[in-house]
Amino acid sequence: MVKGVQQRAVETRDRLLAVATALIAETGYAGVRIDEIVARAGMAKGTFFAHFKDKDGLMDLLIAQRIAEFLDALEASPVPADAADLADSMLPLLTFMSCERYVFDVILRRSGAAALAEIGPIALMLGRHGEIVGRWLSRRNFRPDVPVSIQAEGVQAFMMQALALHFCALHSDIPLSGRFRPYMQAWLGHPSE
Amino acid sequence: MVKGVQQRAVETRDRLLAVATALIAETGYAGVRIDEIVARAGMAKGTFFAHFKDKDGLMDLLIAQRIAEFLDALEASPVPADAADLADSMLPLLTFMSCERYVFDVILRRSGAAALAEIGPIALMLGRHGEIVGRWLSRRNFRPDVPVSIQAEGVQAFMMQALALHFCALHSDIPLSGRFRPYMQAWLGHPSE
DNA sequence: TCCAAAAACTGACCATGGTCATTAAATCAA
DNA sequence: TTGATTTAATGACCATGGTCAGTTTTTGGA
Repeated sequence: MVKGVQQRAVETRDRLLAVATALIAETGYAGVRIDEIVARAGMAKGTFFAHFKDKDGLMDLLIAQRIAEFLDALEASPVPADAADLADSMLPLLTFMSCERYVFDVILRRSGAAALAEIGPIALMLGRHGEIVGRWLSRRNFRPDVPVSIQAEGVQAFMMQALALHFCALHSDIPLSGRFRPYMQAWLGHPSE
Repeated sequence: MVKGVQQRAVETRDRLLAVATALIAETGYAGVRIDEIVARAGMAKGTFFAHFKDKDGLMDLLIAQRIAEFLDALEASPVPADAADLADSMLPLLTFMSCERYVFDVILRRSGAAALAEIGPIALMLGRHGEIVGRWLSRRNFRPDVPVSIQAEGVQAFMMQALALHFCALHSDIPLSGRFRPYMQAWLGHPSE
């Protein structure tokens, strides 16, 4: 049976993704080498770059897939009752983002682009995250004196800071929650108490 | 005349730094190639790596030098009167950090280490920045309901977010100040107005 | 002055991400 | 069926960061 030309390309791409996923399980995101991917897939190196712009282009996709799962869970969960609750709901995603320094790097490096057409999967995911948090804050507004959009981006600012501290910190025994919750609470918590 | 052995090493290192500085002026931080540095310095490649751990190790130093200049200016300036004033005082440093994506990457990548002995120059600079801001906030406490240390780290969180937005943003025409001031004001501003 | 140890330097070599001219396969119109 | 055209795949090759066993220079003591 002769495969359609498009079908052939789809299968090649899927195989590269599958092999890469398996390799990530073995060696982590950073440890994956393109030479190893194409060797296991039985392809030439050039084929990889015909399907993905570069190594990060692949990681982009695979990381965005994982993030999407966390966002699905977030969207399905109830509106948080207070700032601490909101902070806790971010922890699964935050924990994934902290699983490897390389993952954090890719998220930062690839999280946006100049033209709309170039928006990467990760940027879309983070945009969706902002929308979910914004929707929550609209329904349960902790700080009426601050615009909801700024509150929502503030949540992301502290997530980013928690990650930066996690990877750059002198005390790596501090849990992520300890680097995130207090700021979130001070930010959205009870400003006039 | 015979040079002292240490003197010889110091001269080699200084020459590498000087050549690198000149190259940065020509091609930017990211465009500097190690092969070019050692070629212009008339040295072997191995010599470079005898003096610096890796390429980022060099950039670490040169970027930290620039940051130190901004912190000197910050330390010499008066305690800001309000949150907007505080935000504005951060702009020169923020602008330098945003001069090149690579600079931001190096700052993130190298801004800390597991062991005290490995603390890089940039980590020290950012630590000093936190101290300066903390000192300001101790003298002019905008939000008594939030611990000063958390206020100070909050300032850094929003600087980091402004940088991330700057490099990842869809609208690159937004000035850095517009990505920083509103958050700073909402954060430290007038929470109970 | 001479020599062994320490410090500095060398450059061939490696690892890995990425390119591109070429070849093979699939498609479609005549 | 066939030949031109488009799409997919190839792999030799390149760029650049980084390594390390070996060489040269400096030092300090006998």
